Amino acid sequence: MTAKPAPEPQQNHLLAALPPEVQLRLFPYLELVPLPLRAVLYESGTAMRHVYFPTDAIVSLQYLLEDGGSTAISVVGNEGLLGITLFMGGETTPSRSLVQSAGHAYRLPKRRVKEEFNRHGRLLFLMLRYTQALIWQISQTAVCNRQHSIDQQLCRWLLLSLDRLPDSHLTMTQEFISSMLGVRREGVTQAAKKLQGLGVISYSRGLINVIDRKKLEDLSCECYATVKDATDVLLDYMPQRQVIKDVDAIPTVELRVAKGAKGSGKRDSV
Amino acid sequence: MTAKPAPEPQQNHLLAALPPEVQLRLFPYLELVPLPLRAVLYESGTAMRHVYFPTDAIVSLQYLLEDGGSTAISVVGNEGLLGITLFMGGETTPSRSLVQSAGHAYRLPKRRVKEEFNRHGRLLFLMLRYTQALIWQISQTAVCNRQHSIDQQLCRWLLLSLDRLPDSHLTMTQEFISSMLGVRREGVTQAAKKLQGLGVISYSRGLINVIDRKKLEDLSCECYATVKDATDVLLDYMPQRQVIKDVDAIPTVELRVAKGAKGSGKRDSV
DNA sequence: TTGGCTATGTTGGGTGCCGCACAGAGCTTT
DNA sequence: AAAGCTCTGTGCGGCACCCAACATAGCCAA
Repeated sequence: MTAKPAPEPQQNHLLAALPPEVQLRLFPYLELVPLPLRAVLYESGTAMRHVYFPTDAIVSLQYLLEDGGSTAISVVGNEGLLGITLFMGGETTPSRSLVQSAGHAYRLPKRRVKEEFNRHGRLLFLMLRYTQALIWQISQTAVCNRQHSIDQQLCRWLLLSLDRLPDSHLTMTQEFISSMLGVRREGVTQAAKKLQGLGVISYSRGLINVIDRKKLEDLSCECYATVKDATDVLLDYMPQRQVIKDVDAIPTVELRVAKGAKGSGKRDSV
Repeated sequence: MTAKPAPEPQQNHLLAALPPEVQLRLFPYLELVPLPLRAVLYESGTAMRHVYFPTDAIVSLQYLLEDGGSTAISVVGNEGLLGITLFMGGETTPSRSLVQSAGHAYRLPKRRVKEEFNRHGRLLFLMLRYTQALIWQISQTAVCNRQHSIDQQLCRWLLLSLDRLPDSHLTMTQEFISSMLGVRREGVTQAAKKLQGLGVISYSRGLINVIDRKKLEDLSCECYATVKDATDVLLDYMPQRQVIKDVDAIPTVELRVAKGAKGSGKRDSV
């Protein structure tokens, strides 16, 4: 392997979407931190001191129960940020932020977040919109947990991770996946074996290789596509189709909803 | 029954928590709307034109799936508001707002919400904090859906509704509850019968009377109490205990975190 | 090579929930 | 009173998933 260059802040979509003057103001305060596998950014219930913008890491929000059970409620990569409570209010979250794929993040101290919040500028706009996307994902997870099979949910999970990685190699054991989906490891084994039998993935000892992404999408429940589409719309800063006439609507905040940027369309999916 | 007086805006906790000058500015634009049982405030995916502040109604956020399945992801009463996407960004939500207990709400037109948002004042602060509480509730629902039995979830659901009602009489059929929990009606029948056998509730044809609230709480999973505690902390505008030294933390926005109001402690739970 | 560790595969039995089909029971309408 | 509707109760077969226990297979270290 060649030595990798240090990641740029712009690898995070939110940071990249900031106007140049905001970048100039903020970037000096960004601190690059490595996020090793299994690192915990915040333990649930503890105070947060930074907002994290992943560049090439994937972090899961994992909700822990008193009896030791756990379930992941969302996945965050370079499309988002961690630590929304720092600008939403409250100071803690119910969930634990667990690094599921090693990499890096830039982090911004609480104080700077607060300052930017009070400026009421583009970063606030972006953070709120991302939060909206996050709510969407968590909601969909709630429904998915109720309605869909382990097989489907495994597909969804793999796709969520895949979208946030540069290649199609996932580093996670079945044991780990089971703790994310909140099911037994044996259940994941069964589901994974099916997928391997169908030629969709191959895996061995914590390394999963996705061979046929298309088929994976077909086997997944609607939850993956729904969230992806919604997130794309929200984070491409495009108004929803059916209310396009209401473009001038909400957070006016420096609003210049990108009509021109419309051609960019949906983000490439991996 | 005596004729009920029209509800006051202050019956909604968020509106009540606004400083007098903000109330003076906003209340003229509030419109009282009756919310009959089963009314739909927003269909999923449609544009919103108002933010709703319930006074004595209960509204559920119900998530619909392509195959007709559905699951409720949260319950909103006079502690909250509906239409968070109007200030978060985006314009639509994935969920449908369904009136689960008839009553009223005050609503504020999109334009006024936007104005208040740009003022960056107390209402924004409150709306964001409530959103944070909502995220907590949705997250807990996601975990609960995965981990807990129908029996436990029925208890949780009844308690969530109870907290938002003036008395202990719920108007909802088992059929309705099943569509909220995303389970079969028969499953609810079984669970409800158990509760009735234990003397916790009595019911008949869409009328449920909670006899022993304490026992209901005991039979519920932790999810109810967790969310309630978190919401109380968030919406009483008190910092979390363990980070009390960081009071000056976040949304400075007119921040005057109620150290003095500390004595009020937790909100009475019905 | 041997043993230890981690990851995956397999089993057998149990259960919670589903799907369906239908039966009774309480209001309402005429 | 009879019909009609809504709400609730019940029984049966089936399956997905759980629980516990154990078997194998790849990797590593001594």
